Amino acid sequence: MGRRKIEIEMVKDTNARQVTFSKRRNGLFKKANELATLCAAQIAIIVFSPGGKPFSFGNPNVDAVTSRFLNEDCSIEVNPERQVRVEKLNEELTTLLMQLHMEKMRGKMLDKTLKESGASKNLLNINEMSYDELLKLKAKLEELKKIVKGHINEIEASSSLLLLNQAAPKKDDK
Amino acid sequence: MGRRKIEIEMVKDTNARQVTFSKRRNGLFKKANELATLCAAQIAIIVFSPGGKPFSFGNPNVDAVTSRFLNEDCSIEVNPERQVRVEKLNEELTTLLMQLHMEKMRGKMLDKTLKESGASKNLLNINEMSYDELLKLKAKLEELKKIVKGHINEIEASSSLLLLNQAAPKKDDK
DNA sequence: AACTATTTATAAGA
DNA sequence: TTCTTATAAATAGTT
Repeated sequence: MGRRKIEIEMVKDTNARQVTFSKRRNGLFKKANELATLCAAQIAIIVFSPGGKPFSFGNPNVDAVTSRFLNEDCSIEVNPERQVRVEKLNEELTTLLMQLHMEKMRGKMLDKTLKESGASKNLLNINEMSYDELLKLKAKLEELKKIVKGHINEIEASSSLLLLNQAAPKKDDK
Repeated sequence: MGRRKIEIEMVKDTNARQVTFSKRRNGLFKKANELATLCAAQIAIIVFSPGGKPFSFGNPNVDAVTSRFLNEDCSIEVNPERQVRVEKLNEELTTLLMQLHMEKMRGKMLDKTLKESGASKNLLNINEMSYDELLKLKAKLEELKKIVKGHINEIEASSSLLLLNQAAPKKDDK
């Protein structure tokens, strides 16, 4: 993103970190504003700087968005359905982990194949075969990604935020 | 930003607006994740799509940040144990998504490499190797399965209990 | 705070 | 929807 590409890992130098924070916070808020304007979307952002200082952005404002989020959350029925959701999520996670591992193994195998193929000269259109397999795997990963993403939103929106509701009972005087 | 410069004003076409929203929401969340990682900053984002559907991003998670923000006004404390559990679950999900993304990228690169090498020459008897690798893979999967099961059970137990715990005292309907 | 060389995000198009 | 591609925008390192 600039003169050089950087790894996305914590900037160690305190001063540089503060500079990066300021620049990127501005960029983030600008993007948020564009999103809100372009899409008529409500949005709230809360950030704590490395120094612990809070910054926020909100359209129309932070409270309106968070309240709406909380209220929707509270209106969801609380019953065993939730438990089922979590169990399903965990099933997905299991599958996902398996798939991930398989994908990694396949990657290793492909690496090996590629290396050794340089030395030998033989038959078999393993290329197409592998390619085909890769396409299928890729499709599966896409699918899983969607499922998991959906679950994350669900969990965040409905489950976790119950904590917040407990933390701020004042807003829940219905 | 892209093929053309656009004015930052509401996109009128409903369909285009939805597409723009999805793309930019992803971009925004990515930027937020980078900010959090680079600067060791806590951040929470809540967005409502033009269709009114809620999406959120949080590092370490939405409610931790929002609570912290709210607590600056009203010093109410959240049960730390519960918070930690939810954070851990969320961490798992985030990590998995990241890994997925990385593996997907890797898959793409392998696709390309395979295509290129296929154009230049034929390959190796992959069959024996594949069989051998498959056996190893199977063993590894068995191993992984055990690990994951233990892990999942842990998450499931804590999150389910968490949800049930919260469900109970909330039972006095509004 | 400004300045750029680069990288990244993304609007259109397929 | 997802992928590509041409271009606009963001930003890392510098001044």
